[in-house]
Amino acid sequence: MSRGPRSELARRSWGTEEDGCSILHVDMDAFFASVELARRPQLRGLPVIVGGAQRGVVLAATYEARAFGVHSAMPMAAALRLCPQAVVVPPDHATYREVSKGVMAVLGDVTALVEQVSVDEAFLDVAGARRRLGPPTVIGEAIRRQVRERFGITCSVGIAANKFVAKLASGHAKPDGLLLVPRAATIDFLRVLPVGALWGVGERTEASLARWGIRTVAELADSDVATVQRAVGKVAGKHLFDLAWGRDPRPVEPRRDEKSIGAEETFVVDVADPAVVEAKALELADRCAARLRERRLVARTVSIKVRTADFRTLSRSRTLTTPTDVAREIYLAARDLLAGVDLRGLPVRLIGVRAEGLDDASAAVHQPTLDEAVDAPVATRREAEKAMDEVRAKFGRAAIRPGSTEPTAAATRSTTTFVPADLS
DNA sequence: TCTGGGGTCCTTTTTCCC
DNA sequence: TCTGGGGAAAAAGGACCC
Repeated sequence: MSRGPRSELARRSWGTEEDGCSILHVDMDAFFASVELARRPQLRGLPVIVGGAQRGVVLAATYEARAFGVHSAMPMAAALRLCPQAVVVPPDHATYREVSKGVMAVLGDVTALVEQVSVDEAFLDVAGARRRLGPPTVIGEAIRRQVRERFGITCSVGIAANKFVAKLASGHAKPDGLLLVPRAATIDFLRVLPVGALWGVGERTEASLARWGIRTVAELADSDVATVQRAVGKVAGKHLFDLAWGRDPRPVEPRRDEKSIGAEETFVVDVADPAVVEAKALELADRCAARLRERRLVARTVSIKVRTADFRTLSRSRTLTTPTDVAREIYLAARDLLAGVDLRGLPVRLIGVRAEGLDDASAAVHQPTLDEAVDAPVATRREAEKAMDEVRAKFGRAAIRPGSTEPTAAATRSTTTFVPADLS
């Protein structure tokens, strides 16, 4: 699932000197597609695409599908035009999370210094595991073997002196390979790459740099910092310049605190009825709040995201007087924010709700507000919602949901009474 | 061609307070 | 009372990643 231009020039051996190369980047090959193939071997050898059927994009594609030009993030309709015979499989995120957990456990047996970057990739710092397990390349091959044997999927491993180069190395090792970039070869390895290979350089930044005549990492490295900064901004400019010279001091960080928790959804057809959008906002607020409680966090700020039919995206946010993990509080803020958005008469394509400014729930002190005189006390709401958490834990997510998101009443009700759905 | 859902981080603008 | 500047925090938007 990794993005980014690779260069055939970089896809070769860069030497065998492992000293000073303790960072591993482990990246699953076409992860979602590989998991589907592992449980449905009859699909092996076929072009398989994992993704949503309606208004979806490609989440993962097997290498057979990629041969037709299909790649991730491509609209499904475009992918099927390129490869009409592709087998389309809907995503099963719960299973991917399970497999991911298993793979991360394998990595955890190597070292405690594992930083999971996403569902399908992680960095390891194996400096301390060397005496016990051998040099990094031996560790990397052991990881690849175990992942293959235990889960029936392949992964690629990049080994280098720092995270950024290790990540590029794994990209060049794909699929099903391992690439070591010795410390001394770092700069030569980087110079042959297009700037788009650098972390943080997407379509826009690439275009900005091109206007200054910078198209390759070598050209970037040979410019002066000030020029790069004029092209892409002060902070990003310095950062890119350092990367071009192979400098990346970021350590492998095993646990990073979450900064926000959100949920968003694209409607199957654009929605003009505000009541339907509000009902969806309630459902999303409910999902956010449940996840906050699960992690014992409270949020200080609520933000919404609205995408209109013309694909314009607007956001609004509000900081609450009291941090919360209660769906109703989040929903009320979201509803207010929603009311303040000028949609220019366009229907809504997507609505999202996000909780930001997270803090430990135990550290938060509840300050009663004026609203509580007329509304149910926040503490009571929290108890009610916690009770729902328990019902869901026993009977599944669908067992209970906020009143106004009942399918049959979606457009008409705006209460937030929580009613049990069918428990049978 | 028609663009998901989960996030992080940065920049610019606005607001608020001293 | 008016004006202004500076700085912090909040809000909005956007680029980017997988």
